Amino acid sequence: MEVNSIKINFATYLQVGIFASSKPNFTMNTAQNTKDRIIELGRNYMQRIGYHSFNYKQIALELNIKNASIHHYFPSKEDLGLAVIEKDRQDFIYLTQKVKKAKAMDKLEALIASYEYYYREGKKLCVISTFSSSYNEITERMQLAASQYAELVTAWLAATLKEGLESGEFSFKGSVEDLANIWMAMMPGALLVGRTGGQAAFDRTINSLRQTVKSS
Amino acid sequence: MEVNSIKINFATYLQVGIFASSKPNFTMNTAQNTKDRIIELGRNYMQRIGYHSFNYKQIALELNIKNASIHHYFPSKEDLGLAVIEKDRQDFIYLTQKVKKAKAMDKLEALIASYEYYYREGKKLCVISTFSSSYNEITERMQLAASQYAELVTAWLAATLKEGLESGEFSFKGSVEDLANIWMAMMPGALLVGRTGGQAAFDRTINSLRQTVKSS
DNA sequence: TATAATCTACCTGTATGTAGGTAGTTGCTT
DNA sequence: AAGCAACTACCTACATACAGGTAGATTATA
Repeated sequence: MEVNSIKINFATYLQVGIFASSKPNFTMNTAQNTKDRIIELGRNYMQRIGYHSFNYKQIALELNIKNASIHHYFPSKEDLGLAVIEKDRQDFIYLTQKVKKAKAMDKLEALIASYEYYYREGKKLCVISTFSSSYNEITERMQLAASQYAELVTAWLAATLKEGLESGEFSFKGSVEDLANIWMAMMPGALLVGRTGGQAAFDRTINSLRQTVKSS
Repeated sequence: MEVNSIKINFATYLQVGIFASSKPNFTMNTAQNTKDRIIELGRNYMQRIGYHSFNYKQIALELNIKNASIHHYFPSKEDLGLAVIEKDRQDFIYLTQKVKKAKAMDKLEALIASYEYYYREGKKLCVISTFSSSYNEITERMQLAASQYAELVTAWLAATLKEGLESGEFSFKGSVEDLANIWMAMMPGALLVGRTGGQAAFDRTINSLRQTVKSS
């Protein structure tokens, strides 16, 4: 009993350590149980090394559980892939709620901050581009989930751009939809460019992106 | 003797078929021997499904040779990866030579044409973004080769943008280097966006990219 | 005691890579 | 020009490693 309670406390301590070094994408880390922790670590690995290069063993080692235990929560890898996409989508929705009353530029900056975080924390890709990169070799359900999530972000971007345009905060030529597309392409593109070109290339690209809403 | 000559003719016939269905990236297909054909098919697969998902067996089947024969030409997968990057770099150089005397916009259109070809032929990524996607799980030599190749393209873009700006063909704000960075991010970004968003999303992104050199 | 969480111990498939061999060609030497 | 060496382009067969996944037992918890 005592041994067990010590074990549990130590595990809890470890979890805190894990959380501290693997911050969430958009929001505070809410992983408390093993299942959430698996999703969190899975997302991390997928963004770093891709859906296919990631494997259960890596997570099992970090959580001090066995491979088979992960299958208990996620019978197939696809299940975990879908859970990661869904978690990221929820976190994105949470972010948009949090900045609902902020200025349009601050909304965009909140999204940019996520991407800057991705880059700094191990040159990660965002979840959408992670699955886009592997698009031709993932199941249809994952393709669909990724596409729907991408559409959600695109719609939010368009709405935010429209808002800033109508309030006079932004000024740009071309349609709101076109600029939303540019952001959708350039944000993951900046992460890719940052991988080969380093921090400076990443920063320049993000700064150029910011300029697109300022009388361009 | 006769049997052999028939065999050879049949093999030659097959090769023609293979070439017809796997066009090159920037230039005419020059693959004549097995080694070049392996590079060509390898590049194709890598752009479609990524460096790690691609495997020797797929090529072996298509070329009607055995797995081990590919190791004869490329002892390790890294060797083939490096050969693919180098081949693509050479093809890019060939493309730039071909359009050396063209107008700046035509130069950019030549590059765009490659990307439209990638998208239409199986939603491929470009070689640089293929290796960027797997950047954290490829060898240092491949990282370096990809980075150097990316730098080459960036420099060519900057030179071309400068050329068009000075001739009055283009008009844009911001520095030539910044716009080169935008192109470097948006072209692969368009391919990623096209995977989740389909042809329309890809086309819109590419069209937006074209607008960046026209009084933006 | 029922259920959840986790374990041990497997199986299957497959990818990279190696060892060693063969048939045919090219090139060198006398 | 004959004969041998060396090379090219493959082959068969195997070694190694590891990933995804399953079955059934065990332990902890409500």
